[in-house]
Amino acid sequence: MTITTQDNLFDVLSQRGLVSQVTDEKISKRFERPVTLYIGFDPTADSLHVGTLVPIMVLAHAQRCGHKPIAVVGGATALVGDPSGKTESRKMLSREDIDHNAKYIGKQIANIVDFDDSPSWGAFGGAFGDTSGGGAVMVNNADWLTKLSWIELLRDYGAHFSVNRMLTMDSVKSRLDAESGLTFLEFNYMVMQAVDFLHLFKSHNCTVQMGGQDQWGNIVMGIELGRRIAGADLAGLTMPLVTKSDGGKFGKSESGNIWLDAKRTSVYEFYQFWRNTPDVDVRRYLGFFTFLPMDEVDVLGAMEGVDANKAKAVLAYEVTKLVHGEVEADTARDSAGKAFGAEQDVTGEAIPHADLSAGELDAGVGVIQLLVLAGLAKSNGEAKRLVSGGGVRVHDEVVKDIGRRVTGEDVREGYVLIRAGKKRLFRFDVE
RNA sequence: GGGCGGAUGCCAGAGCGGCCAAAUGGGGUGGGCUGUAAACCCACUGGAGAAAUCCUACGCAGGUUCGAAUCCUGCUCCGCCCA
Repeated sequence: MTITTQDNLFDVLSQRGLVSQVTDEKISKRFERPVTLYIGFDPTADSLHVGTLVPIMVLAHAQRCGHKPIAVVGGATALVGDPSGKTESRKMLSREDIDHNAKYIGKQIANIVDFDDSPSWGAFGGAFGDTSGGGAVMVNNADWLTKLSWIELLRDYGAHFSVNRMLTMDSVKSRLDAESGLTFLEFNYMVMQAVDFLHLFKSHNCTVQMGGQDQWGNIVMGIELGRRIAGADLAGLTMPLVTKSDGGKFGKSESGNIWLDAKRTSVYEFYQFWRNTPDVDVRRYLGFFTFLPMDEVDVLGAMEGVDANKAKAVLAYEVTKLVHGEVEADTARDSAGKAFGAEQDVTGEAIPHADLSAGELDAGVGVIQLLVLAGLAKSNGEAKRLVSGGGVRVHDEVVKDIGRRVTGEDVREGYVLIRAGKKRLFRFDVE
């Protein structure tokens, strides 16, 4: 795989299906020279999830094309909270929480994007050649937004925001007739973001903002503000929102988000998430979430029938490697392969497991209890339903009785394997 | 400040005094078919319990009633309209 820094970012992104809209049809012209560009990240948790992988990839592509990426942590936004969610408003976070979250998020981004202050982390080693000047930086918008006073805001920027204009934004329009309405706070998000863009233009000569398609309006406001106040020639580009072809939410299951943090989502589970991608989405995901050259993506994406599984394995491996590193990816791939292949070897470290004392087994432990213990079911009730539905196996024996107890006799080669469905499994190592 | 309408499970959305742990759809989980796919078919989808049953739940707090998600009062939040 060669990285040609001469590649035009716009071409790279569009080939990968990562461009939804641009504010400037000739945006590729801008990318002929190194530019500084930014994407915002929400610091409401101390880990990103697979959905936020897209913007990270975009930053990385930008860097590879010779541009300087800025990751903006939306600390100010998080300080203010966001009541748009109906039942549960986005939590208002303290400055400490945000800093904490930003630190971890930064580390995750740094696995994929090269930061100035952590040159040794470069995920691609010397692949870039000289990246001086192209190192990414991370900033927190709370640093400037919290210092801005109300009067200052009105005086310096107020006149440059046309409410009429803002009302024409789709994001606003849709909310105006929606049942939930739109609060002044939410209405101000685009103002904050516009000020961000202007600030970054002034402080970093940042001229391009990127973001999800839902950020379109906010990006446009920033461009307009920049032009009015600083005479800046700014531009924006949005990425499509990642969807599942069947309409389900991407990156979510009942067990929750698929996180980038191994403590929240095990590497094995992470790998399996990608391995289970529906056929029709494989090609798209390969473009979005891997750095594989497009000709390779084309080949893999064209695989049909049983072969599609090969493409999925590549997808899973590549993404896992990107996020968790090669060693972890190897382990996850091997374990998954063995667990589902002919070998049925589930002894690997990557397979979710825990220790169980022989003493406990002497008395016998209920399968229901084990299922909950293993996290395969969230409650006894759910575990019982699983058993009743015929979805639980101890090793290869289907459990028919919810009263089934697991005893020392169930131990094979030092472990007891519990399966929930075809894809989820948990190993209890007996000491 | 006034008038009207609304707040239901993960989401959307019925219910409008007992038959309601609450229709239906989506999502999710499990089973079947497969390829660790999709589509499709079936089942399940608050918690505890082996079960009987108990507990928690229909914005919050009270009240009426043998009995309330459903009626009344106050409060909170939201939408629309008037000022």
